[in-house]
Amino acid sequence: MSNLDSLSTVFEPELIQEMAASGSLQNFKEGELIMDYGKYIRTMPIVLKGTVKVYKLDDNGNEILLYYLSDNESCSMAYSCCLEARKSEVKAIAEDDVELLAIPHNKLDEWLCKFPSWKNYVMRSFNERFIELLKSIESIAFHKLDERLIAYLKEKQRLSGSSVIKASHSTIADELATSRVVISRLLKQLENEKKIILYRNEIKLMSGLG
Amino acid sequence: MSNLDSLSTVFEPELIQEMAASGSLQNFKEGELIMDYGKYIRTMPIVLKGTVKVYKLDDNGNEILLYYLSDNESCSMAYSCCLEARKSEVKAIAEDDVELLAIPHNKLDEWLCKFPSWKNYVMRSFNERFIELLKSIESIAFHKLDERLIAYLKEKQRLSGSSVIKASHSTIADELATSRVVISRLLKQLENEKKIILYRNEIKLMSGLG
DNA sequence: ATAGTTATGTTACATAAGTTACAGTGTAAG
DNA sequence: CTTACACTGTAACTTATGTAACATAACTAT
Repeated sequence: MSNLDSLSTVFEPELIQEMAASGSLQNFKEGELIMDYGKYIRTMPIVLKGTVKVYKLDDNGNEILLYYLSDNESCSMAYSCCLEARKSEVKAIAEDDVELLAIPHNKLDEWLCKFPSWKNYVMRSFNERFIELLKSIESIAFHKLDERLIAYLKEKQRLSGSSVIKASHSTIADELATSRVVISRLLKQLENEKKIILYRNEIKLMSGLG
Repeated sequence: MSNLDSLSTVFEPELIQEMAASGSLQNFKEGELIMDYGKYIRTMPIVLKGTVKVYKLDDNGNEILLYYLSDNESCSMAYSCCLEARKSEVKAIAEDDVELLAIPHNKLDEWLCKFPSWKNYVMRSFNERFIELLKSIESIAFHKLDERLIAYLKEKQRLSGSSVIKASHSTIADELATSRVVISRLLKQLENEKKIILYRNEIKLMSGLG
């Protein structure tokens, strides 16, 4: 299964064989819902292509973006959830066209002892997610919205490889858990500082952004 | 080793035997530093007695309280850190007198395949820490300081079992990543609402807190 | 082209939170 | 006792962010 080629840098050939045999390839189009709050998780996804946005919802219906998953990354929360047949605390949406490999839960356990590379991968994933969550906390707790907005734009740039961000102000507002007016205000300010140029549904990042 | 009795509800006897053999019991007095930023982690701690506070530091020297660890709980970040000989991203301080069992890193791996109860414990720990971090994010992102302060006081009450919280305003301010004046203001407001009574270094929680 | 919808710009105002400054009060040490 | 220090109370002010209301521009479908 040629789509699994990119995994060969991470896992030994026998494991990739097993993955091809028991995992299932899934495709999602841009904007499609991959995982929703409260759903039971029965497989652990590994992102092969594209980018996945992971959100958290609170009791009052507010949503906030936690982190992105891209090539060869995986959501460890899915892992521990599906080992215990727990419901999802998060929502996942395809940022662009996404291909992922879904590993059935019974294999997760089995491979843990059988393949050291799998165990290492899982542990590294846990650690990466922890670090991402810590970064989220740091960002929300210690940085003001203008700094968070700049970080957000740069992250989008990094993931897409393009310095033109395609997003509306209200989408950005949702992902940063604030209101559209506030984002428009801050973006206009950044434009006045020549750090970005605003178009409809597009934001061009200039070198001055930092 | 009688101190390990409380673990018998979680682990099978043979594992507890191994724990007693290879783990080391450590004691910390109230306020003592258990783990600091940037230190290498070589053992995974399981809290047997007392409560541990876990903090995160950001680039600008700001600290924020992430969560508490109490009986039989463990910091999964330590786990994934020490599997990869990574430096600590967090700091841990003894909230009161603490006894913990430190498991050397080489055993972590070994037990994972050997003892199902250990694997389940580790996975459950990962999940609990994720949920705690998500709660932190929710709290910081969506709740105003007065609500967070109330939640903080109630958590202290739950952990200590007493409705009299021993803490100065500036300690609380540090743990919620704000300033002393702000906390004093909010506490005074809660006192006016008859929800608490303020003393020097002590706060008495009334039933009206909710 | 027209109407409806979505995106953006902008003003005015409300509120939460951060900041500075200072006074008073309890506690500990000498 | 008195000196020093940590803790608390409060006032005045600034700033960041949230909210409501409205205008205009751009895009979509008929």
